[in-house]
Amino acid sequence: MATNGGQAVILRLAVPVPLRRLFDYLPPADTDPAQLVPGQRIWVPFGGRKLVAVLVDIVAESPLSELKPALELIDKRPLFDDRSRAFLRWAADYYQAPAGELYAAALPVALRKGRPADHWAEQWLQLTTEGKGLPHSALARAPKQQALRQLLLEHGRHSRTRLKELGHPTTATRALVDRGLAEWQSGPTVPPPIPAAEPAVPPQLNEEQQQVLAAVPGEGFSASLLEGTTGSGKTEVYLRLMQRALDRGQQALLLVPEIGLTPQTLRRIAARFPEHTIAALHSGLADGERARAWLAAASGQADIVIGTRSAILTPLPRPGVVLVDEEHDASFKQQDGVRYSARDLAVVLARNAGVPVLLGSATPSLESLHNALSGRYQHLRLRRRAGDAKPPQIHVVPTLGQQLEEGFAPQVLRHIGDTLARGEQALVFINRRGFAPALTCDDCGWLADCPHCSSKLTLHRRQRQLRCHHCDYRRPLVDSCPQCHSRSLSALGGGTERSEELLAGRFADFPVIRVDRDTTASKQALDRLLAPARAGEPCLLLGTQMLAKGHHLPRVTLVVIQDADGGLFSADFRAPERTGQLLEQVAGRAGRGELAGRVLVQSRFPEHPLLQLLLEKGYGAFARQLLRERTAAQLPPLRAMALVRAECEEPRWAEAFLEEARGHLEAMAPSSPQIQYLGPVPALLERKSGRYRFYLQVTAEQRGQLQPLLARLCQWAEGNRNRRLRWAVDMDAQELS
DNA sequence: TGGGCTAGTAAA
DNA sequence: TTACTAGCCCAT
Repeated sequence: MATNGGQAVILRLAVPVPLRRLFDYLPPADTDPAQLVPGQRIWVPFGGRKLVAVLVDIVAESPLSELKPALELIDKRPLFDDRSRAFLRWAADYYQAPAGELYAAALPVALRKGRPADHWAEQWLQLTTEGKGLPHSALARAPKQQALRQLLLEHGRHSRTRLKELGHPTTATRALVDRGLAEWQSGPTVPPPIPAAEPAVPPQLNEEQQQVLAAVPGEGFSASLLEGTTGSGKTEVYLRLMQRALDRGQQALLLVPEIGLTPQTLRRIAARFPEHTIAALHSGLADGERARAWLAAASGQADIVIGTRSAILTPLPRPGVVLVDEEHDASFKQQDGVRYSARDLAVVLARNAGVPVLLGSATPSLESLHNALSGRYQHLRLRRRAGDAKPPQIHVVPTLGQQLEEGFAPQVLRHIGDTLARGEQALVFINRRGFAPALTCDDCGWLADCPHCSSKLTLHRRQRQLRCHHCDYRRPLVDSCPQCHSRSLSALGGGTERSEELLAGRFADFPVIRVDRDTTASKQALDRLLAPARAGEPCLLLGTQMLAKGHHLPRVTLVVIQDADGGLFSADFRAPERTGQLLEQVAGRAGRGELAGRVLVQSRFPEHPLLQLLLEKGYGAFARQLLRERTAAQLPPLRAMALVRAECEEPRWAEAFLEEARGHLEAMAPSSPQIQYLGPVPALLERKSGRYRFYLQVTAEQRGQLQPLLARLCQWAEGNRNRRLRWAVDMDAQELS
């Protein structure tokens, strides 16, 4: 048995399997126990397999008598420091997730597969003692070498990547190395380079921005919500807070929504901090690039870390500030696997590290707004638009009883035409892609529905296909009814493709640019599509919510929302909140430059009180009203909520499982004002990909009351023997669908 | 008799 | 989750 100072050495490991426990192993046969440090990866035999586990603890005793030895230590230095491991353990407990799965989620794919970290080690050039001591005149006849030596003398070692960026010829480096004046050394990983940009000078802050910055304490934990109108300069506040952390030699972490991490954003930040190393973590990276960015962040080599949801799980050795942009965005909540909220974890991380966290949005989530209004978070506001931009005028266009043309009221089309004629740009928002959301037979009433989901197939006319947007089932378009063979089929409702057809015909003199998932297969495609709009040419943009987020298009003066009603009558209690956020974000696209903006909102129910409130008083008043309604209905964020989900091809099994789960929960904590149960009820999309889905809703006055209950429930559920049935606990669930 | 299937169980 | 085993059916 391996010992260290006479004590047995037993490794407690997080193994990537869906089991909520840790596993004990003996150290690998040929490994000196002194080399073992928590946070390292290690190969282990597991069942008949070989897996990459993470060492979380070294203990002297195990409840098991027979332990297998681990196979091989992968890392010399730990990838996860103490704070990161404590954070991941907290998250695993809070979200009822297996520790192994959380570590797997935290690691980039290449490292998850066991690739050694030094595979991405960077070569660093540094002067030798001889090189440092050289008299200045020695390289007089080799100016390139002289310049290189001067750089290394003044700023220390440089990575190969950076030297290339700075334009030092490889001949000069080779010459210095050959003369023994400099040497290459293997060192920390460097992130993939960010596209270069001209260094930018920070703009003047307006008074509001200065007040906001003054209100965020420089050190110690503090949580703030920054509620700032579109175009009010939130990004500048983020940049200043990043600067503060960098000035102290700390790292800045910025979380952005999935579609928010555009090359523009990166370039803007790179332009602002040319002296600092930036690691960008997002899904667009190849495995190797992602590993490099992650290692640069985790080693402390990167000063700035920008990333989407999973970036919150990256260990940072010296965090200084945590920023969450568009904090209301749904992409911060993972919808499968470990169902964590990166926004909520950002606050936990900041608290653990004792640093400030700032959540920013023009349309804050009700969760954050509640925390701000109740004093848990500091509430900061930016009400003025930067520069001279004025808030857009908003008009409702009632559509009931109107003669519509493919879903557009005549005066709306007239306004679009006028806008284009003036040489300005118009943006039409339609939250549905494809040609039409349903296809039906006029003679027998047949509807094309998905064979795997409880949903209708969407007609994509260009591709001559019927597609399910929930499971991606596709079939060729039929020209006659499969039931009665009638050739009279109608497309019901409209989507982006249908509107594009109408608008392209109507405004043939102008480019009509459709932006949705079907036209933007890649990130570059979006940039390419938007190029004419950025250039300022008159054009008509139409698309889904992809158009709503973040793009700065100063020549857009008219925004049309084709149908505002969608989210007002949904069974999901969060639907009005999401609709309000979306409408406000879309409307915010109007009039961002010097030109005044106008927003036309088509609705069948112009009298709807929530819609009225949103359009007349804005999102702030709307959200506060929703919060009052949530209070009255005892719904989140006033109560903590978790869902126990189950899905199965056989609906009765899923329902029975949840009935039993409810029984167990009620035996531990009977229904009371503190703990309440609802269900099992079918999910809003009851059948998806061939499985029937149900959930059981548990709410509590305090989130802490849920944890012990759910932990016991998971213990019971892990004993579930039905392999066809899938179950999950979704803490702070965001979707009832 | 053995190949191929399913259901059940263990994983340190 | 994966990997294995025991038990079963049925074709050879």
